[in-house]
Amino acid sequence: MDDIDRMLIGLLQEDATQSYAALGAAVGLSSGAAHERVRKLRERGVIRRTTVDVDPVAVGRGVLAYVMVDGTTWMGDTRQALSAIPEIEEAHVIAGPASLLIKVRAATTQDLQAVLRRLFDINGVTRTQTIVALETFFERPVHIPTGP
Amino acid sequence: MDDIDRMLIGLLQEDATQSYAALGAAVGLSSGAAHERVRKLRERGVIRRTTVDVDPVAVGRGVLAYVMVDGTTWMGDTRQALSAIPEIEEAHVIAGPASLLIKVRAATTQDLQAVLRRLFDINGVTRTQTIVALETFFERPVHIPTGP
DNA sequence: CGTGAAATTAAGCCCCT
DNA sequence: AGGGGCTTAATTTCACG
Repeated sequence: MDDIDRMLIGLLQEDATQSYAALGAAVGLSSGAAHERVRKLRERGVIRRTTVDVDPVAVGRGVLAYVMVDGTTWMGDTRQALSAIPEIEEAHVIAGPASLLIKVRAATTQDLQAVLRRLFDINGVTRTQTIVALETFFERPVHIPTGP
Repeated sequence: MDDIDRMLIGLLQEDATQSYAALGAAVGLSSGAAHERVRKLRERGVIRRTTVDVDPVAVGRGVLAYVMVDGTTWMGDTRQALSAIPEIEEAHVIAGPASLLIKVRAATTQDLQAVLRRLFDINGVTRTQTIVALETFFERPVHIPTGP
């Protein structure tokens, strides 16, 4: 994992449709060498997958909220219970004023309310605090640090 | 934007490297028709870009935190000031117990501390509350609702 | 559907150890 | 000597009009 690998990752984050020839030219390598490096980055799991970035509003998920969830003991299947709610995009165990933090994208505020109700159906959940996003300044990929 | 479009988006989210022939086969269309639909989805901005999903730990961003930022009046350049901090992955204006919510990925807790210091250098910032993620259950793309 | 570009694999070279 | 990484080149697949 050297600087060239990091550059390749950065370039792919910006546009994963470009050819290996273009990638190679950008980092001073041949098409074949660039291809091989990217293949290894995928193999090692540094690059998890190639995907598309979708506009949430265009697919009917215009309401963004973060919900802090308080609870007692989590059952082993808490993760699955959260995962089963499609509006939940992220779920983290946190240190701080609650037990879990989840990111929710809902169609409407009514849909958000439905998600909150489903949360209370999960065993152990006692309270939720919801933070609604009014405006998103930016959402961007993980920044790749440059240097040794 | 019909169910086939939504299916195509879902398939591309899972794996954007597959061929249009494979995409077409999965939704019951010819390669050319699938290609044309995806082209239009890109054109309309439903698909914003094709990118790679990177393991944060592998690129030296193993510490995840959310920071709620309190402040007085935001200067017009608050967005730029936040954007200039590479560790910040998201920034939202929120309704709730603070003014802004930002998502931070740092190399170490010391790096996180450095980010917090930089936040206080932004004009108007009066207080921060940091929530550190101990474990991430999942982080996944926007779910595409099926049906009309 | 054909044409041309790009992915992918293979073969050989160089450098560094 | 050996191995990793590069270039070049050949083959096949796919994008795209």
